[in-house]
Formats: sequence, structure tokens, C-alpha cells
Amino acid sequence: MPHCHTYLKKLRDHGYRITPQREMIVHIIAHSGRHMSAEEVMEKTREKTSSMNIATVYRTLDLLVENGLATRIDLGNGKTAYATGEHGPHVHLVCRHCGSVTEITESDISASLDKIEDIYDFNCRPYHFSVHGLCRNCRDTNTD
Amino acid sequence: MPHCHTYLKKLRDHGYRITPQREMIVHIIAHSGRHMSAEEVMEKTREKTSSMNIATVYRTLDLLVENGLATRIDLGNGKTAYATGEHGPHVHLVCRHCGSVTEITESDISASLDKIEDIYDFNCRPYHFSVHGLCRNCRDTNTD
DNA sequence: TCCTTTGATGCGAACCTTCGCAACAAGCAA
DNA sequence: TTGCTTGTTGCGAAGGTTCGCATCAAAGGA
Repeated sequence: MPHCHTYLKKLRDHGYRITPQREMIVHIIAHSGRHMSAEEVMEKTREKTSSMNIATVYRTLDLLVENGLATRIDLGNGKTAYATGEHGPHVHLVCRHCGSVTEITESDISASLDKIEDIYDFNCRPYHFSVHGLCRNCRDTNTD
Repeated sequence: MPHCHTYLKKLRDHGYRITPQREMIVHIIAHSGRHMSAEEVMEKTREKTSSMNIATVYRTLDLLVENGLATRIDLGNGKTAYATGEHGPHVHLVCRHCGSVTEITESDISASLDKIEDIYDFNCRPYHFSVHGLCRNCRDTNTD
């Protein structure tokens, strides 16, 4: 359930300016209900305006990530995807064969990261990283 | 303790050809005892020969990774580093402030990934991924 | 409302990595 | 040792992302 207004208000509360570009990008990704690449967001904006630059898309998406309003997902092969709505810690399971993304918030992972913090004194919260592997479908259909 | 010969033999056993370029790259990264970027490896080869191309460096490093002889580490900011000698599953703790890399092989993480495989039917072994956060030093010296 | 400040944008360049393809050469067999 | 097969290399181009900088405009104050 997207709340563009809420996202924008949070940005404003953090002292950032609300520009037409930011409004549009937040609207697009919040309503998509899925992971989008910067290029996909860019294409969506082209349907409405020519006043948008790919660098602005990247900067805005990064801004959302840094403020906890979105997450950045490393899809491998140098590709990156973004999605809103993730506030808690989470892990993305990225299939290296078909590229599918599964999001998990297992507390089991949380327990492991607790240990990382305890043992290595490394602060990784809120954590968000990708684990690359093979999803069930791809494991069944090939022996890569 | 680097064993270039062993690495090269494994490649040959896998059916890959041993070229001067591959020998040089394996020698450099195996003796470095640290994580190196492709560009760093490239610079090292320039000290000895001009017969090396950055694409070859990337391809060779990727080959080592795919054969379990080296690991690829996502340093964030689109940078990647490589290191030899990692055969078992492992996790890299990458400080998003100073870029330091700590390697862990905690069995605690392993237990968590067991659960991922059980619950989500997602095969992520041998696992190797990066967790970005703040190391102790950087946490102490700034409030980023 | 108008002005000022300073953060945001657009643009082009640069950076890191991957890819396609023709030329080259490692490894094997004769 | 010679020749053949085919994996590898070098090169240039392209893809995805970041960066620097001049210009623009959001937000707040007068």
C-alpha cells in the first residue's frame, strides 16, 4: 500500500527539498509494487515528461535508500534494483540464473547478525544485503 | 601461503588452458595476501609486461572465482575486489566508511543459511556475500 | 510578493565492468 | 616437430552508475 505523501513528508522532515522530479520518482516506485531498475523508473517518467535525467533518478533512489524509505538490491552482473516500503532489516535472495528476487526477514538471520556484531564489533543494522544462489525452479531445470 | 602452482594445476585439471597472462595474474593475486581490484592487478602486470589487457584480468579473476580458487567481494560504490585462498563459505564485512574488509566464516551464519535453504528452497552454497556496515573504528570516530 | 540562500538538476565526462568478434596460441595428436 | 582445433586474448564499444560543475529553483525570510 503506497503512501507517496508519507515518503515525501519524511524527506521534507529530514530537510530535503521536494521537487517535481522527486515527487514523480517516489510516485512511480511506490506504486509499482515491485523492484525497479533506475532505467525502468526513467522510462516511466518519460511517459509524462521530458524533464528528467537518469542521474537524478539514481540520486533520488539513493536518497530514499539512505533514509530508509527504499532498499537497493544487487542483482549481480552490475545491475541494481530498488523498491520502497522496506523499513525493517531484510535479505534478498537473488537467483543467479533467472534473476528472481525473494525477500526474507527471517529472525534467524537476525540472530546471526547479532553474533557478527558481538564477535566482530561490526555494526550492520539495519542490514540489507543480497545472497546469490539458485532458486528451486532453476535448480530443477539445469545443473549450472 | 600462496601456491600458484596448485591454482594453475586446478585450472588445467578443469580443462582450461594455462597462458602467460593467467600465470601472471594468479601469481600476483596469490602473493599479494590481500584483496585486490582488477585495476590493481593490471598495474602490477604493467611492471613486467605490456601484454595484458584489463578485460583479460577480469576474465581470469572471474574464472578463479567460478572455480572456487578466489572470491569476489562487492566493496560498494560499484567497486569489486578479489582474493585467492578462500575455499569454504564465507562472508565479508565491508565498512561503508573506510572500506576495510573483514572475512568471517562463522558457523552461526552457516546455520542461518541452512534455514534459508530449508524454508525458501533456495540454494546458496557455497555462499559468499558482503554485509555492509560500520566497523568499530569508524563507528567511534563519526556518527554517519 | 520578492529576494536570498543553498540544495537539486541537467549535462557531459569518467569510471568500472562486460561483451562481441577477429586474431592468436595452448595443448593434443600424428 | 608440425598442424589442427578451439579456447583465449586484445581491442573497441557499450552498458550501468557516479561525479563535477554551472545553472536552476524550493523554501524561508523580509
